[in-house]
Amino acid sequence: MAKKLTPRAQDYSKWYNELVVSADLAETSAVRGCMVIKPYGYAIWEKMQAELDQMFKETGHQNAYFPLFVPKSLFEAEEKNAEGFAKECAVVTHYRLTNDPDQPGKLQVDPKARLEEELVVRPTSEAIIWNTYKNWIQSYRDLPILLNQWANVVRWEMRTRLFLRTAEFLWQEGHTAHETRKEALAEAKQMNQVYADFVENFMAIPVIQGLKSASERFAGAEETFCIEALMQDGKALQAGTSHFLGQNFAKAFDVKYATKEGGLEYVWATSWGVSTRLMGALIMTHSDDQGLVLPPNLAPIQVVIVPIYKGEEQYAAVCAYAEKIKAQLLQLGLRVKFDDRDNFKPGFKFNEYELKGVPIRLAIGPKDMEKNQVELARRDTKTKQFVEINALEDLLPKLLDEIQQELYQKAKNFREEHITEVDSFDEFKEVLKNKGGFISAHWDGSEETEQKIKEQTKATIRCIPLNQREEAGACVFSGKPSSGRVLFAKAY
RNA sequence: CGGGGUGUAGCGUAGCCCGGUUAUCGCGCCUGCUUUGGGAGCAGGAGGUCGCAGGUUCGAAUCCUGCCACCCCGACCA
Repeated sequence: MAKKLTPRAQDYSKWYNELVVSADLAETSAVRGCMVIKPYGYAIWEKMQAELDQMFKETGHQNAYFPLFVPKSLFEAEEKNAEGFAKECAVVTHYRLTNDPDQPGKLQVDPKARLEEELVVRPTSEAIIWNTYKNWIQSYRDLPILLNQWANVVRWEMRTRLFLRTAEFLWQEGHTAHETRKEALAEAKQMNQVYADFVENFMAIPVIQGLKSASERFAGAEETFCIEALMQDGKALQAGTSHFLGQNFAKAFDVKYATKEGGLEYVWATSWGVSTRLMGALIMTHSDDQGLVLPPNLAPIQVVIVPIYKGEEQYAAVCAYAEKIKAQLLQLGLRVKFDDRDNFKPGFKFNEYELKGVPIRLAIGPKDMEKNQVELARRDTKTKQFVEINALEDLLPKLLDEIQQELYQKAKNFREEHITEVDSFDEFKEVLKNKGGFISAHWDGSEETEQKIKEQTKATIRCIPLNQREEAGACVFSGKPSSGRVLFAKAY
């Protein structure tokens, strides 16, 4: 049930967790590091899925599904990928339980039921998919393969956090195979652009598109494109990645195709994914101390109608009136809820829907009925106004659109205010400590420098922006020459 | 895995240092009445292996030992 939030800026983590729980999105599960996504939270995820899925289809992709289990021998085939994920793999070693002879009523893992080969629970599906693609690809006529899978994956992280880093999470992973390097690279860039469009237009979260530095790159990729978002507490969040895998997986799984000219070539690959982590981004970007703030595109309920009345007679009259308005708004394609529960007072409901981030609230009482009006309240600005019933049909769609735009603009303004150019390491540390956000600074391109900065400040290179300006400068740490600025930040 | 902290009703907690009636309070839940334009009021009621196991003691939520779980900070990561 809704409870008052007591957020404090310095206690952001608590604010976030309370927000998630009290807005009824998700809760910690009895299973270590896992989460239960509640219906209201899942409805948001479904909206995201639907939109993304459509965008994937529009760019020529199809959905498919591959197994949850990856035989260890397949998993280890691409060395770098295996090495990168080895430390966080859940592994199935047995296939049966049996009664425990020492403890009646208890079960034990049957020692006789050990698998000959262990099965890795997928932390990502490149291995199992490329092992399958091997059988699907013989000729250039079989290419490209443009597939996406909606799935759950498991990464046994040491520390977990609702939505941002759970042991099991939901995501989509695209896996494509192409004839040429150029084509695959274009695909990786394209999908990063799709992600950027989705997150900005649909979730109202501004992102910076960029390239990962070598050390932050996906294990097994030649190049990792990413979208980076900035949260309200000044920390960055990687919101999605798209990888150009080169021929690494094709070579590991021996996937070659006959070219038109009669040659035999390794296939070029990409993979790309976004996860339920995006919901964490949503919460941390828009929400305030009163609770969740949802962009209208994602809100499971866009408009909630709260009746106000005294006694049964008024209740019946207001309900009839409200139902009519609800029907009208449903006709417009809006997601509307009329909350006719009689066991909660209006004030309680107001707070509840604010906590849940419903963009628009309409309150209707006897006084409004007399005047043919409703009281309209905006969740994002907390402003109220009276609106003629007849004007609702025109107003609401426009207003929802306006809220969507304004949420984006507000987040973008915040983001712009929190990109700071610095030219000395002292300044770097000062900004990081007192202001947070992205720091735009020159970097000499070496992993060593990157590592030292990380050790001393906990800030990492979030990305090398795709729109990086050419600008001669000196590395903020080593003083060595640099040709452009990269973005540093503390990250989730 | 290192450092710190916490486990008491569905949730949040007091009590623990200094052992002693029937384990505190709030929220929520149930029943009834009154309420309903910003988180309702009153009355009555239900709900507990005090994380688990052992030990000390006439007596343990309280002291001791071991274990488990969770949270925070590191290392790791989307």
